Amino acid sequence: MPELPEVETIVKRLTTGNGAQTSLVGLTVQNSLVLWERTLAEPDLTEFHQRINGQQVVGISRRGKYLVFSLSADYLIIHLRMSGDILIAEQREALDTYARLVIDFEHSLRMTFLDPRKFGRAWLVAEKHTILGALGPEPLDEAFTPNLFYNQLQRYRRQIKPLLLDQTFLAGMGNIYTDEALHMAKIHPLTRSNAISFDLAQNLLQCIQRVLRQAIERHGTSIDWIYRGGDYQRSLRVYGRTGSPCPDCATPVERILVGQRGTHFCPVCQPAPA
DNA sequence: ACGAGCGCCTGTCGGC
DNA sequence: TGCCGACAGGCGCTCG
Repeated sequence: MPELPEVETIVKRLTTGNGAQTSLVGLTVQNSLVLWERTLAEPDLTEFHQRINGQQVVGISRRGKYLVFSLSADYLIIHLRMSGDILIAEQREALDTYARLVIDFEHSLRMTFLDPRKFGRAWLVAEKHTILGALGPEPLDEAFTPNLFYNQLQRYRRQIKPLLLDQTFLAGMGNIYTDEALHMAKIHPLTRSNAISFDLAQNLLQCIQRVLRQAIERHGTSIDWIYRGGDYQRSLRVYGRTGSPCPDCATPVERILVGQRGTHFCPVCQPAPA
C-alpha cells in the first residue's frame, strides 16, 4: 500500500491542487456513492449519505498512513491499505473500474476512492480519536527524539522489522521503507529491539527520517501496476532487488520472510544477530 | 509477550 | 496458449 510518503503526496495533491487540478479544501459535498459496501467501515450506508452530504471540507491531513478529511461536522478518514488511491476528476467522466467510494463536490468535481483489492476502508466519525487514537508517534515529528525512540525499543524484545511495521509503535512505516531504513542503518531485520544500543537507535531514527524525507521529495514510490507518479523506486537500495548487488558492498541482496512479509537485506552490511 | 497462520481481494508474473 | 502457484506498498484476528 501507500506508506507514509505516498499518503503525504496524496494529501499535498488534494490540498494544493496540482497543475490543472483544483484543491478540495473549501468545497461542499453534494452527493456520495458507495460501490463496494465493505469499503465503508462506519457508519451504515443510509447514515453515511445523510451525514456527509452538505458538509464542507475544512482541511486535509495525514496521520500515519491514514488520510484525514476534516469536514464541517465530522471526519472522513480513509486508509488505502494495499492498493488504494485517490482520483480527482470531473463528474461527467466515466467511473473507474475500481471505484469503491465516490464523493461529489460543487463545481462538478468528483473524488473517487479507487481500490482494486478492496482492502481499503473509510470511516465517517465525529471524533477522529476513535480511529487514530492507538497510533504511535509520527517518525518525522520533531518531538519524537532519539531518547524516546531508544526507550521505546528497550521496552520490547521484538524483532526490529515487525516492530517498525507495528503502527501502534511507530505510525507510517511500511514494508518498503522499513527495509530501506534498516539497510541504511546496517541493522539486520531480525535484530531484537532491546539489543539495539543508544547510538544504533539514534542512527536508525536518522535513517528512517532520511528515507521518508527523500521519498516524500520524490513523491513516493511507483511499483506494480499502480502508478502514482512518484519515482523513489529508482533510489531503492534493497527492496525488490533480490539477487542484485548491494549498493554499498555489491553482495547480492537476499530475501527472507519476516512476519509473513518479504524482507530484503544485505547479508554483509546487515549481519545476522548472534 | 511475541510470533505464526490465516482471511480479506484482485491482479501480475514466471515456470511448466 | 493455458494453468497454477507465488507474490504484492496492510492489518485484524485467533491460537499457541
